[in-house]
Amino acid sequence: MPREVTEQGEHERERIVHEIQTLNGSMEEAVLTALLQNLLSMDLTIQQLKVLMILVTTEEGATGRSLSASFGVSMASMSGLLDRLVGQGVATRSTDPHDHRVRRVHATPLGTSVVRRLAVARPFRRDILMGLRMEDLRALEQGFRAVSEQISLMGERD
Amino acid sequence: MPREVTEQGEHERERIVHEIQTLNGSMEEAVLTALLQNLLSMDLTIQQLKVLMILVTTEEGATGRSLSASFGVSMASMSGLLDRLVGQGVATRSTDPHDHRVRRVHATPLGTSVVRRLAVARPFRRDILMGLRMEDLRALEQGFRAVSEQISLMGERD
DNA sequence: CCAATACTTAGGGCGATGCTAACCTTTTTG
DNA sequence: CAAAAAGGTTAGCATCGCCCTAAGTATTGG
Repeated sequence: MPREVTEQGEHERERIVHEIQTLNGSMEEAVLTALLQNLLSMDLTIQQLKVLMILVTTEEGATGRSLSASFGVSMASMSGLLDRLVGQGVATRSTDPHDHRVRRVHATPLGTSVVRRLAVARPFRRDILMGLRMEDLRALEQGFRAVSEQISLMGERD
Repeated sequence: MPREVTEQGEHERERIVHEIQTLNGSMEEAVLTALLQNLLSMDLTIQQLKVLMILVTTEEGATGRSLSASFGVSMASMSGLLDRLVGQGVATRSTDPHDHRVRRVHATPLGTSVVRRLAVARPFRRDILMGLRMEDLRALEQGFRAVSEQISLMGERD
């Protein structure tokens, strides 16, 4: 690859990346408003939300031991917190088939939906997308597909 | 515009919109993980976060009266809550120049950044964008620009 | 000047979170 | 197989944030 072309390409890339991030930032207010609406309608404490988010992303079910360890609190505290999550209908406890001392804690469908509402990138709502010109829509699809692939390539680290 | 072309276009549109939303959804786990990281590093209660989000989006500074009204709590409660926000360095109080009874409450730069970190649509991070092929990057830019315009057209309702 | 307004402070109730200690059940180990 | 270890729950207690009412202070406006 000729050097000149590469350098020129990198300049162009920098410009576009910057542009996309600026655009992304300008959508922020809409995103913030939606996030606020979701938070306002929720009745969970921050700690409960944190634990619930872990439950949602833990397919096999988290254990009380692992949760208390990763949050740096006693088993007793975590037990009480889980009681409250179960009481609100966003989590369930079941006995681990391989070790009857262990309880596996899962998010319920309700719990999953509560958390997902917070996480979805909201600018790309159906009604907004439906209003786009076809060529813009196709371009967006191509871009999304590429970002999606890139994320799986990169192992999703932060 | 010929009817046949329109109908065909609408089918295509439906397909692409659905595809984009699916892709968007599949990025959800990465989004959730990032959101969780941000929440974990924060030390605000849900109520404090809600109020802080309002402060961040209120350019002129909110008043205690308006905040207590919109949250349905007494002035006294809001006063205490604001004390805690100020104590954490995420908000400031100043006297309204036009009415010395009124305090204008603003988010500090720290408070703004705390909230913004929660709201930014996280899949479009610089490192991910920098790894895309130029044609995908250009397509994404076009799509973003279109969505951004569409959002301002539509008044950002949810 | 006096009522209304904006806010703060004081005192008290309630719920969530945290702890330790004691206990039960199940698994592992010597 | 008995004893130790491990996972979890319960009880009792402390702390903190949030919420209230009541009683202030300061400022505004009729």
